[in-house]
Formats: sequence, C-alpha cells, structure tokens
Amino acid sequence: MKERSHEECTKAIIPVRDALDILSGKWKLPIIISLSFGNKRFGQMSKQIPGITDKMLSKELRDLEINQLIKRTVYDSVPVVVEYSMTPYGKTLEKLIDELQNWGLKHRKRIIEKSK
Amino acid sequence: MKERSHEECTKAIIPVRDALDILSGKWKLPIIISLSFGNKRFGQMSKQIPGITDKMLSKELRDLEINQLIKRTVYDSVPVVVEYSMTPYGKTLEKLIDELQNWGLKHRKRIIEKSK
DNA sequence: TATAGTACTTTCCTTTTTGATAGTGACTTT
DNA sequence: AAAGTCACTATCAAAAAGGAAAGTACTATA
Repeated sequence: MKERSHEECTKAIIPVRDALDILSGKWKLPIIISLSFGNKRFGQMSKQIPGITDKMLSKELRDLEINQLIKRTVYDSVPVVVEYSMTPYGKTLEKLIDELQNWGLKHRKRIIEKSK
Repeated sequence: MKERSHEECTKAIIPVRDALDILSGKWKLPIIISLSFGNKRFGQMSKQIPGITDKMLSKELRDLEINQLIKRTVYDSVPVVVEYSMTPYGKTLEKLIDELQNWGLKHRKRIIEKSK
C-alpha cells in the first residue's frame, strides 16, 4: 500500500518537472499570455509586458521558439518586421494558463483581505 | 480596440505573476504533490522527491508554510516527530496541478515521439 | 561508550537568472 | 543632416537559486 502510493507519487512528480523545465522563469508565461491575445511584434511586447528588458525578451522568445510554443515570422518589408505568434502546440497551454490565472486571482484577493 | 486588448492582456499577466511568486522554483510543486498523496515526515519526503537535498527541502517547507499552503505539526514523542500536511488552502492548487501534470505528460510523449 | 534515528542547520561554493546600459545597422521621416 | 523606428546584441554586474558535505541537539538502544 505504501509502496504503491510512493510509486504513484513519483510518477506524478515527473511530468510536472517536465512542464516546469519548459515554462519556468519569470517571463515565459507572461510572454505566452501576451501572444495569446494576438500576434505581436518585438516592440509591442517590450511595451506590453511590465518590467521586461529587451535582452530578456529576446532570450525568452528564442527559448520558446526552440520548444515550438511560438513561431517567428520575418516579413521582408522595410524596415524589417518580425511577428511572433502562438503555434498550435503553444495553444495547448491554454487550460493550464487559465488555471494559473484563476488561482493567482484568488490568491491576490486572499492577500488583500488579510492585510485589512 | 487595441487599447482594450492591451489592458486585458496586462490584467491577465498580473495574477499569473502572483501565482508564480508563490510556486516558482524547482521544488515547491514537487513537495506539494508529495503531500497531496498523504501527510509525510521530513525523512520520507527527502527520500521520495528525487534529487532534493535536506537544505532545499527544509527551506522550501518553510516557504510553503509561511504562505499557508502546508501545515507543520510537531508530535511530542521521542524522538520528536514532525508531520507535514496540506492546508485547505494548499488543496485549492489541485486543479492547477492536474493541468500541469496533464500538459507535462503530453509534452513528454511529444518529445519521445520526435526523438524516434 | 558507540551507534543510530529524527529533523533539521550551517558553511562554502558554483551555476543560473536577471538587470542596467549602451550599441548596431538598415532605413525613414523631419 | 539629425533624429527616430525596428529588432535585436553585447557587456558587465548583481542577485537568486541550488548543491555537497558536515554539523547540531536530543534520545534511545546495544
């Protein structure tokens, strides 16, 4: 009985670690959320995501692209325009993000209540 | 129209950041999952969570306790026994963790497929 | 007296992450 | 000709996170 629950528990931890490997850090989820509201260009995201620096944005976009959660499209205009968008795979994060938002919202309310 | 979606987007990012503040790091979610399988003692968790050191376990347990996601109970036995358990508040993370597991599982399958 | 169990804590160190600031190069607008 | 747009890149520094190994305090048992 104990053995079983121990195994099950380890089994439950592994996929969460896998997910965290891809999504961890301060900026990846905010970037994904920003893109979930529509395709964006570098400069737009840089303004829209509070506090992010260009360096972090550029690095995190690269990581997300490597993991195929977002797509980078270069338009051959003048000046060159680069558009980022979610891939179908990136969109599979939707439910997870919903839950995070939900929980975060409730948590914020709780904190505000307590500080009264 | 653009203004609206910009605002909405920022509003969506804030709660996610709130949630990440509490849950970020390599170990907090694994610890929570471990406890969701039943109350545990320090030594048990130390063995059950692959790769964690005593130092990290102790630190993360303290953080989680401060944020009232878990509870620490000291039994006055000899030698002293300390039991950790989820609080009702901690249990509100259940759905979020389910989604993380789900996604992580699918992600792992995808990676394995691709490496073939 | 020595060993072991329980639950940590401490120290020292390395790695990773994040931040501030400035610069690049092609081009356009004033 | 100067300043601005666009999408980055480079450099240096600071802060945060994480890891290995040993130590602490208590008690019980051999």
